[in-house]
Amino acid sequence: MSMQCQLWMGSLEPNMTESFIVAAFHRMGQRPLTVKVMRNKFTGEPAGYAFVHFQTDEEAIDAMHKLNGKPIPGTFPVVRFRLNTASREARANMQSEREFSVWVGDLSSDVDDYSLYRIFATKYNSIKTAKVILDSSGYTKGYGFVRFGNEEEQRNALYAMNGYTGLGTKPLKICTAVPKPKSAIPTQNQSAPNSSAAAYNSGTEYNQYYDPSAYWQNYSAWSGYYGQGEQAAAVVPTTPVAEVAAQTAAAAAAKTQSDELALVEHKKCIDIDEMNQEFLQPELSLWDGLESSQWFPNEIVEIHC
DNA sequence: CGACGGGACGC
DNA sequence: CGACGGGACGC
Repeated sequence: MSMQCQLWMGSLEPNMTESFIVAAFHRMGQRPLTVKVMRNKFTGEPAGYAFVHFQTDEEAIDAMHKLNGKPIPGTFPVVRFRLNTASREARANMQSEREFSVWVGDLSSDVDDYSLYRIFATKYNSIKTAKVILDSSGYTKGYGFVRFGNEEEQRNALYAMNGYTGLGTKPLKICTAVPKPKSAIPTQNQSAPNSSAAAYNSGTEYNQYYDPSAYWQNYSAWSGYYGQGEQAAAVVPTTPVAEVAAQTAAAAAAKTQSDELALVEHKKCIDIDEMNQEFLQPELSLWDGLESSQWFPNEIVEIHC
C-alpha cells in the first residue's frame, strides 16, 4: 500500500492550527514531518481535515494504529484522533486494488487499533490496517476490521484466528467482511458548514500547546499489550476445522449464481462448531477444502466488482 | 475500437 | 450481538 507517507486526519475544529496538530502528534510520541490543514477553496475556512506527512509509510501506519481513536492532547472537550491512510495515488488505485478484509468481533474494551494490528501482523505479513470501531464517545463497539493485501492470508485468518485467545479477554470471532464502498451515497442532509464552524469560534486557539511528554512510551504500561500479546500470538489455537470433502456440483453452481446476483450478506459468520458437527475431521484446512471442492457456503460468498 | 496503465513538484 | 458517523486533495 503505497500511501506517500501521509495520513488523512479528520474531525478537526477550525481553531486547530498546523502547529497545534504537529505538537499533538509529538506529545503522543510521533514525529510527523509536516501537517497541512486543508481549507475551503472559496471561503478559505478550514475544511476540517488535514494531511499529515511522515518520513516513511511505516511511520505513518504506525502512528495511525497507535493514535487513532485516542484523545488529542490539549482538546477540551475531548476530540479524538481520526486518522486514515491517504494519498492521491491511493485514492486513484482504490478501485484497482482489491481489498481483503475480515470482520473481527467480540473485542473487549481494552482492544485498540494497535493491539489488533500487532496480533495479526505477527502472522500475516500482507496486513495493511486494523481498525476498532468506536462510538461517538470513543468506546469500542466491540468489533473491527483487519485488511490484508492478498486473499490467501484473509482466508487463512478466517479460520486460524477464529476463536483466538490472547487479545483482550474474549476469544475472537472472525467473519468475512465486505469492504465499505469508497464513495458512499452523498448525504442529502448536509448542513451548511459555515454555521457549525461559527459555533466553534470561541476564541480558543489550539496553538500554544507544546509539551513533549512520554505518552507513547507508557503505552505498554497502560495497554497491557507488550509481552502478553506477543506471547499469546505464538500460541495459535489448533481449532479443529471442518473437512469439506463431499460437496456437490450443485453447490458450486449456487456459488456462481450468487456471484451473478451480486448478493452481499455480511452479517453472518462461519459457524465452525456447526460445521464440525457435520464434518468431523480435525487438522484439515477448511478453506483448502472449500477451495478444492469448489464449494462455498452461501453466507460467505461475496462479490467484488 | 473500448476501459489499461502511466505518472508522480514540493511546500 | 455487531458491519466501518462524515468529512478526502490546497497552492
